[in-house]
Amino acid sequence: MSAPRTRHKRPLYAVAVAPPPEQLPRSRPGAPGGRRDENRRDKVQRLCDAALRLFLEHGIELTRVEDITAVAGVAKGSFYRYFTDKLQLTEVLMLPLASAAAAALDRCGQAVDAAQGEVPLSAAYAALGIELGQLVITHAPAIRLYLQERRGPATGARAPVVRLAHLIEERAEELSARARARGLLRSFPPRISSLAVVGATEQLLHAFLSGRDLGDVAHLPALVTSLIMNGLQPAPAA
Amino acid sequence: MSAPRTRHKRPLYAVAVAPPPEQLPRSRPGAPGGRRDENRRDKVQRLCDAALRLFLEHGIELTRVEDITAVAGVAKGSFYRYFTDKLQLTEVLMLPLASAAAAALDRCGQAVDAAQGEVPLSAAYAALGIELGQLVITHAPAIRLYLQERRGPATGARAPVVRLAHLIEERAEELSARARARGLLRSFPPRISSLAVVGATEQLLHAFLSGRDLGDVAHLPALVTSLIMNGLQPAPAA
Amino acid sequence: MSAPRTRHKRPLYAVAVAPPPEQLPRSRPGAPGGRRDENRRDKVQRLCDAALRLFLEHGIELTRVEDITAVAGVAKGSFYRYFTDKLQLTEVLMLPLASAAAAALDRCGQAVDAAQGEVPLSAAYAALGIELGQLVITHAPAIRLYLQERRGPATGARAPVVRLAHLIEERAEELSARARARGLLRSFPPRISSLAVVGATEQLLHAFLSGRDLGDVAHLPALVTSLIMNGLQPAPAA
Amino acid sequence: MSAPRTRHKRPLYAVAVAPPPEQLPRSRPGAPGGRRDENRRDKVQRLCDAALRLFLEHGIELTRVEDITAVAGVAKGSFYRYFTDKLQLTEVLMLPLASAAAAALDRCGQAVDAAQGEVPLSAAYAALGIELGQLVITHAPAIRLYLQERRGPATGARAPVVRLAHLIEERAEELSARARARGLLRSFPPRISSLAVVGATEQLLHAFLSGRDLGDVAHLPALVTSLIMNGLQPAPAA
DNA sequence: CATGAATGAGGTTTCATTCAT
DNA sequence: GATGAATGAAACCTCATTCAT
Repeated sequence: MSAPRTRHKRPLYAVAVAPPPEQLPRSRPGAPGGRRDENRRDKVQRLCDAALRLFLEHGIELTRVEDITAVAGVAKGSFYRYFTDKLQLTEVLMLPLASAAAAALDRCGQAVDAAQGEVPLSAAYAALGIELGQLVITHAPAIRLYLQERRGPATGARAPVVRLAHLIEERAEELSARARARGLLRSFPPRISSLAVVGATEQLLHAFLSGRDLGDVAHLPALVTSLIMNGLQPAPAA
Repeated sequence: MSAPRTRHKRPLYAVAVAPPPEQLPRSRPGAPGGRRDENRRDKVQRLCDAALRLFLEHGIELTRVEDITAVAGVAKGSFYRYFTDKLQLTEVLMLPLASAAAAALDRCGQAVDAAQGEVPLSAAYAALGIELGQLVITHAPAIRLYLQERRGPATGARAPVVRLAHLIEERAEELSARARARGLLRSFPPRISSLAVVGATEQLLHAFLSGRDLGDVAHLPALVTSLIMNGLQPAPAA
Repeated sequence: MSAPRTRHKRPLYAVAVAPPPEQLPRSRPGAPGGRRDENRRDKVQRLCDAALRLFLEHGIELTRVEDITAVAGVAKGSFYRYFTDKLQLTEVLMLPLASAAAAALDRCGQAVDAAQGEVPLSAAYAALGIELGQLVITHAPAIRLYLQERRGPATGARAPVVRLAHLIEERAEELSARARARGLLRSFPPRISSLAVVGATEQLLHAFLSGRDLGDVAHLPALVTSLIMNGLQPAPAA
Repeated sequence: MSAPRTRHKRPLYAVAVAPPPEQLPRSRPGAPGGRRDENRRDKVQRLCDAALRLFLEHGIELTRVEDITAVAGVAKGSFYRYFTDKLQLTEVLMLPLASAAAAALDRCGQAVDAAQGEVPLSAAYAALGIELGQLVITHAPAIRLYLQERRGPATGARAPVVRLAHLIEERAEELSARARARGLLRSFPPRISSLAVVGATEQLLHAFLSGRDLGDVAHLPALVTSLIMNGLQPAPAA
C-alpha cells in the first residue's frame, strides 16, 4: 500500500550518454576504519563477489538484483544502499582492473620511451607481460567479465566494460606506435599489430580462465611477450 | 540456483506434431513460389534484418520482441508465427554463418590432408583466408553479432552464438593439429596457436566491422594467412 | 493434442527450496503476531474474498488476476507474492472446505461404525446434516464456488474444486455402503443412493445459496437427513 | 499487413444482456437440399462435434476457436462463416436439447393436466422418464456439457447452458406444483421436491455419462420415476 | 540500518477476429 | 468459398525500485 514511482530498464533508443560521474551512494557515517566502515566494506565485497559470479554464469542482463543479493546473503533493499543500480555495480567491478591496467600500460610506456636499444625494450614488454600475468591471478573473475562483455554495444550495465576495452585498445595501439618509432614491429601499422596482439592475448586468456587446459600456464606470459616481439614464431632456433 | 518454471495456462490443441525438420516454420499453403510464399520470405527477412540491426545496436537481451517487429514493420504477434522466441530467431540468424564457416573449415581441412609439401599447405590456408574474407563481406552483420556475443555464457538467446564459437574453436584447433602433423607450426601446441590465430583474426575483424580505419583492408586476408604461417613477423625481409 | 510449454526466459536464482510444507507462502520476518504478519493475513484474506466474489460472478476462467487485485485493493504484482497463480489460489479457497467436509464425513463414518441399532445411526446422520448445515453458513461463498464448478473437467484453475467433488462422492458412497452393511438403505446399491442424496442435497444448496426462496430453511438439514434415511424408497409394497 | 480492428473477449463487468436473438451468420446460396447445403451441414456438424468434445475435455473457456477448427479439420477462418463466436456455437449446441426437453416437459404437463386418478398420472411421469432416457442416449455429449456448466454464472459462452438450466428448473417446479395440485407429493413444497428430484437425477446422469459403473443402467429411468413418485417421502408414519 | 513487502510499468505470449490469396 | 497469415488488445508474469516495519 506504499508505492515506488520511478521506472526502470530503459526505453531503447535512449541513454547514450555517460553515467553521472561517480555518484556513489552517499556519505557514510562512522570512522573510516571503524566498525561501521568495516561492515560496509564487507557487504560491498560480498555483493561484488556475488555479482561477478552471477554475471559470469548467466550474463549481466539476465542477472537480477535479487539474484545478487540472495547469493551475497543480504536483503534485496540493501543493494540500493551500496549501489544505485547494476550499471554502477559494474563500474565498481571494473574499476580496479581499469586502474591496474592503465598503470601497467603507463609504466610500460614510460619504460619504452626510456629504452635505448632492443634489450631494455624487450625488458619493458616482459615487465608488462609479468604485470598483466599477475593481474590475471589477482583479478581473474573481473578479467573474465571483461573478456566476456567487452565487444558488445555499450548499452545498459555493460557500458563500463566496453569503456575499458576502448581504453585498452587505445593504449595498446599507442604502445605499438611507440615501439615502432623505436624501430620494432616495422612490418605492420601499429593499429593492426596492436589489435592482433591484444586479440591473441585475450583469446588465450579467455580460454585459460574458462578452464581450458593450455599446458604449462607459466609459459603464457612469456608467450605473450614473444607474440608481441616475434609473432607466433618459435624462439629462433639456436 | 536455477529452475525453469512452466506456464500453467494450457496449450490444449497446440503443436502436437514433431518439431519441423527444417529450422523454419512448417509447411504452408500456396505454391512455393506464389504470393504467400513470397510474403513469408519477405517477412522473415525483414524480421531477421531488424533483429540483427537491433541486436548489434543494443545487445540481444535489451532488444525486445516488440522493437524487432516495429523496425520490421509487422505486428507484434506476427513475430511468433515465424519464431518461437528470441532464442530461435538467434539460431536462424547464426545458421548461414555456421554452415558457411563449417564448410570452409571442412574444405580447408581436406586440402591440408591432401597437401604434399609446404606450398599446397600454404595454398590451403590462403584459400581459407579468402573464403572467410568473402564471408565477412556477405554476412557482415551476422559476423558482428557473433563477435559481440561469442564469449558470453550460453544463456538465453545468446546460446546459438556461443555454440558457434565453440565449433569454430574446435575446428581451428583440429586444423592446427593437422598442420602440425604435417610439420608446420612446430613451436607451439596446436591449441595455443589456434587460439592465438583465432583471437587475432577476430579482433581485427571486430575492429574492421566496427568501422575502425585499418588501412588497406584488402591486405587483411593475407595478413591472416601470414599470421597462421608465420606469426606477426614481417614478411621475411628480402 | 496437448503439451505444456516452458517459459524460456530463465528464472535464475529463483526458488531452489522445496515447496513450502504448508500451502501458504514461506516463512517471513517479523513476529508471528506483529504488524507484518497482520498485513500479510489481511492481504491474503482480501485477495481470497475478492477472488471468491469474482469467481462467483464471472466464473474462474473469465476472472483475470488483475480483476482480483483491483477488487482486493492491492497491486497486480502483489498477487504473485501470495499465490503462484489462479490455480493455487483456488486450492487455498477450497482448502478449509475440503478439511471441514472430510472431518465431518470422518466423524459421521465413525459414528455409523459405532452405532448399535437404528436410533444412533439416525443420530449420526443427523449430526452430519447439522455439521454440513453449519458449513453452509460459515463457508457460503466457497460452497457456492464448489457447486458451480464441481462438474467441469479438472482443467486449469478449476482442478481443486473437481478434486474436492471426487472426494465427497467417494466418501458419501463409502458412508452409504457402511449404512447398508448395517441394514439400512437396502433398496439401492450404495453408489446409486449416495449419488442421489448428494445430487439432491447439492441442488437444494445451490438454489438456496443462489438466493432462491426455499421457505423455512431451518428444515433443510432435517430434509437432508430424511433423504438419507427414507428417500429413494421403493414404492411401498402392495 | 492487413488489419482486423475489433476487440474480443469481454471487458468484465459488462455484457449481462441477452445475445442478439438468433443472428445466425447470413443467408446461404444454393438450394436447401443441394450440394452447397449439404457441405454446409457437414461442416457445421463437424464443428459442433469437435466443439462438444473439446468443451467436455477442457471446459468452454479454455477451448480456443483454433482448437475446434483443428479437430474439425477445417480452416480457422471458416469457423466465422458458420458461427459468430463461441457463444453462438454454444447456443447451437444447446438448441436441440432445449427443444426436446421443453417438448417432453410440455407433453408431460399436458398429460398430468388431463390425468384422472393416480394411474394415468404415474403413466405421465413414466413417459417423461422414458423420453428423457432417450434424450440421454441421443444427445449424450450435449447433456454432459449441460451438466458440466449449468450451475456457473451466465457469463461468456456458458450463457445458453445456464439459460437452459433455468428453463428446466422452472418447468420442473411447475410440474411438481401441478402434481401436488392433483394430490401427489404432498409432503414437501413443489420447489423443494422438484429441486431434489432434478438434483438427484442430474447427479446420476452425470455419473453415468462420465463412465461410472452404475450397475444395470436400464433401471435408471425407472429409478427416476420412482424418485418422482415416491422419493422424498416422509418417514413412514408410525 | 536491515529487511523484504508493495508497487506497477513493461516484457512475453496468446488468440479472437479479419482479410488477402 | 476456403484458407491461414496478420493484427493488436489483453492476459500473464517479472523485477527494478521504494519504503514501511
